[in-house]
Amino acid sequence: MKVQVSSRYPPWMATRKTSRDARWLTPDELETWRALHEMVVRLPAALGSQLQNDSGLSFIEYYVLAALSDQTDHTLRLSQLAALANSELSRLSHLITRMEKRGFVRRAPDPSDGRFNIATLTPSGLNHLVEAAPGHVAEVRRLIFDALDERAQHDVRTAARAIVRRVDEGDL
Amino acid sequence: MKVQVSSRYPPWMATRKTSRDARWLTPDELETWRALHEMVVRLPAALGSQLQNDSGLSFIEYYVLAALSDQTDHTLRLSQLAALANSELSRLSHLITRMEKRGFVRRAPDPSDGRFNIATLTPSGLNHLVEAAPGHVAEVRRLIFDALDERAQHDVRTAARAIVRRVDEGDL
DNA sequence: AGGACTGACTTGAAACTTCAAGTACGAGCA
DNA sequence: TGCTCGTACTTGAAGTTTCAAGTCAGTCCT
Repeated sequence: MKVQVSSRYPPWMATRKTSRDARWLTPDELETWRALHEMVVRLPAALGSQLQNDSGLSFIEYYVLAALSDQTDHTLRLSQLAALANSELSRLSHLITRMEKRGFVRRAPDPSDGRFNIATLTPSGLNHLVEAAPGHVAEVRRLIFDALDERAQHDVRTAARAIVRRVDEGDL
Repeated sequence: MKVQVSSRYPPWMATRKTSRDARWLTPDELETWRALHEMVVRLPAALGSQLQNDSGLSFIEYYVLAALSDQTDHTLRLSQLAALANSELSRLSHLITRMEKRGFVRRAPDPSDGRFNIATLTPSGLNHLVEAAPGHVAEVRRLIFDALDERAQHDVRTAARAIVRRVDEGDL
């Protein structure tokens, strides 16, 4: 049974609608925002649940392992990892603690500068990543690349970058 | 300081690369996926933090209030709310419990069918939403609509819908 | 009528994230 | 040399989400 959602302004919006800096969205923008919103919520949920079911890894855990495996020495500073995983440092620190307990990474102070801490991928962590990767990649392909032709893929990339640039401008 | 990430196949991928159903991503696809991934993580984080700072609401709480306010009787079944908020029922139930404590919604059994429960927006909840909306909408506009011209907006909408359709196909 | 069954929701515990301090190292400087 | 400062990280508590049962109302079947 379908729930009705309006594309018109709710009554309580009426008075704001014309005010200078609180411009409401046009019906067309609203539609776009709804589509984007749903994608932004459901795509990570779908990818995360494939990973969780098939490999016992969360989305972010997978990308932490992937980022480490990308380095020739399988090592990164926690702060670098946090940036690559789009995560805050505190969250990452807890996460590394848990992954350390599972034997996927090791933590050590950076020998060249004691302020930093580095995480290193263990063989077992690499192995787990290697097992998880094909299934994850297949899901990325199925959900994204099979759904979009080349032009659409290009458009999405450009748009995503434009939005991220705006987000970056926000937190100076 | 920039961390180097490769756009080539990691060594451990080599043997899988040509195998039938575990096709790795092309460098071009990888770039697109990275851009989309970052957007998908950071856009909700940015919107959520604006809402949290300015109105003490999380992203999902805002959209629960918004969905309720969209109904003429300011009422929805929990399962409908869960679907509209792209959330699982259990999460929504906990969330409604907390919002009930804050006085934003009320919970009651559906008089017409005791299996359902309905949530109703309180005046205080509506008021909170009305206060929060302009700031949130302004942020949506800044991050998305100011960043994309009309064609790009249209492309994004189409692509987002195509991806969501795929996600839907996944969980039959 | 009665019994199995389904779908909607609740609940509690465990896992995870966020928030607010706190600690520690090194840089810059008196 | 010792002081102050900033940055990187850790930690614990509080808040939130997920997971696995459990409850309960109506439906279907006999």
